[in-house]
Amino acid sequence: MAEGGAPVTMNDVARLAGVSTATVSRVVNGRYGVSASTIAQVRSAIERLGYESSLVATSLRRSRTNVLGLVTHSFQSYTAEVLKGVMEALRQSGFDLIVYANGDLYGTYSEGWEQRHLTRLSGTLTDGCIVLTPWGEVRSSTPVVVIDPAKDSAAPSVTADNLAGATAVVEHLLGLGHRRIGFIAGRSSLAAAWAREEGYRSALAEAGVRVDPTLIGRGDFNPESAVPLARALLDRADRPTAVFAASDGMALKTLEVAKDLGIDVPGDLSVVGFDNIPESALAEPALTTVDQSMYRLGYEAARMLKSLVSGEWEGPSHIVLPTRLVIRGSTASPARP
Amino acid sequence: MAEGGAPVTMNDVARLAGVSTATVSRVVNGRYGVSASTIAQVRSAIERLGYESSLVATSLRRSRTNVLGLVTHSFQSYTAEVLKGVMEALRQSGFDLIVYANGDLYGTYSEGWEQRHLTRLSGTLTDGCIVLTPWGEVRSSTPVVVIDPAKDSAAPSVTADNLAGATAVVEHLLGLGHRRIGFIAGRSSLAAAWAREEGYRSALAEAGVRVDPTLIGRGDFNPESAVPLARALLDRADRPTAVFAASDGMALKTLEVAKDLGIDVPGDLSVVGFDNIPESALAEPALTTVDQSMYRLGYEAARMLKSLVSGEWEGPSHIVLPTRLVIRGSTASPARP
DNA sequence: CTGAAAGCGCTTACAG
DNA sequence: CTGAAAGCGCTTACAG
Repeated sequence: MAEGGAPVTMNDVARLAGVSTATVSRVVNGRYGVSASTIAQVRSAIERLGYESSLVATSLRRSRTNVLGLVTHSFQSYTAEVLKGVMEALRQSGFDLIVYANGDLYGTYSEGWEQRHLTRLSGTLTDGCIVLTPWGEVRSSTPVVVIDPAKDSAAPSVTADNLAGATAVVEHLLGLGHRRIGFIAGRSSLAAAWAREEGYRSALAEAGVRVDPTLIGRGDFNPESAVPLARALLDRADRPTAVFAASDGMALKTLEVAKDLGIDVPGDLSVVGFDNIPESALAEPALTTVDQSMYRLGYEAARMLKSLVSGEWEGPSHIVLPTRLVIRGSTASPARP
Repeated sequence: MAEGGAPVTMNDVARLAGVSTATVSRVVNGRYGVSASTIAQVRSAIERLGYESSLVATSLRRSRTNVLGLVTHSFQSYTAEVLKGVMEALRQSGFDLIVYANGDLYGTYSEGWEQRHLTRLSGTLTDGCIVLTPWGEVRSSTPVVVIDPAKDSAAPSVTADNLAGATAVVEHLLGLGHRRIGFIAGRSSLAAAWAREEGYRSALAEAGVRVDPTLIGRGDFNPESAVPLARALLDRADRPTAVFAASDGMALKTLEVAKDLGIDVPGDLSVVGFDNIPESALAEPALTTVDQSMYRLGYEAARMLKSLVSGEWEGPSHIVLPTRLVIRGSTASPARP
């Protein structure tokens, strides 16, 4: 690394080329009305100094930056999947991507992070933003697309068909013969958590199975939150024969709790998750879950944001993507008593 | 989303609070020398307007932003692992993270992307940057740490012990009885590619096995680049009994080619990769590979960058992290002819 | 075809 | 304790 001292500014280039910064700016941005010889001089000065325009200064002055933002509070496996989809959609679109993450990995991040980051970026840096699983409603002076929005959020959003996914899970368990099915819910401020619980309740009701409130634990999607809930569910004499956790992270913890208690999965207990994170396929036994293609969520959100920024979006402002039940080794018929 | 019109500026706050922007700035940044009543007025105006300072404007004016950057050209699985490690190291450090990625997913990205992005960010936005697998040497006016540097790069870097990892692979294969071992190399501009090939060569030499140049294919780490190379290697009558590919992506493609050709792995052919990406454990058969903990690479790079930015780094400027051979189902003793 | 000047939203000496 | 002014690195009317 050449410890380059101060960065090279447009002023340095102007001085070396013997022109004004206005002219350098014109050359850098390919504007018309600069003589060929001046262009050559400026180009050579730029080359010699290794000049590159400052993203910050440019974006402060210009309205359009051709940079899209994505705001997240952490990098989990699903974040990576989302990012892959976003990048694919942005490929050769002329947009670069900036991901902004705050210094807190999980758990203790302050409420409202999404709004703070969004505002700080969208002032001038980005032309629009994707926000991943915010706590609440978001507002912005530039277009926003939310992936996995808060309950009752009006912002344009992309989300999986959580209701259908959860319904499929419960129907799968019912089909195997389960009747006492526990549920570990996610953070209720998220629309996804609400829809998954609704799917659980309605599928049971549909089958004429009474919803037993004592079989529902209130988690928050954080894997750790599931530990005491799973323990409470599995410790009781009349424990459920199956547990449906509203996320894979919580389901995997449930698997651990079952192991601790000496309960065999799937022999004595079926466990199902939601998300289909890579770890789920590797679990022992492999986890039955619902795939919601985070990749596609990212892809569609970026596609929508691009159009929104260009002012040419025609579609609906809430996109719902299909989910798919993935049956693996953690579910089986309940043991006959 | 409240379509907020123009973003709220410090000027708006100043006007509403009936003070100058200088005073607002002092309140926002918690500087001393503002009367309690003024603070209260400004705070209430901020609250009322939902003001958040512009990252861009602040960073243009200030020397320090408490934002660290990471420059990458794509999001692959390993990128996500690196990011997790980086975030863990930055946790509660007071630094936020900005990841900058250009709009090209793989393959066709223009050479020199890393330098362009680095310069654009480090002018003022970030206090320092991590650069992921650059094509060449990088220079910057602020501290830089390179993960997986280019060959002969002098910049501070964090890298896996590729030499030891590759050596372990070849020793494993030799131990199984293999003597004709093919190699699919990575992009030679990267130090990692060079070291992996060196490990391959020296381990063979060490065991008194002649290095057959026709058994070496020149890939570039891009999975697709391995397809014709693997085919050439496996199509010949005197094909190798084992192939060591310098990345998991290329090894997985080799597995596919073998399948196409009706060659049984590991019965007729052993295949080994390098990286240990999640997909490798899921392959059929599961891939023997070298784990280089991208998580730790990210963690250590961020730790180093933090200290470098604070001017308190004492350690070596090139960190080499241990690798670990992971033996799975894709390797076995060669069939006796 | 080119430059001087204003201004994007902030922060920071400098006065008062 | 507070404000007017300069300036961070750019871009864009406005003159010439």
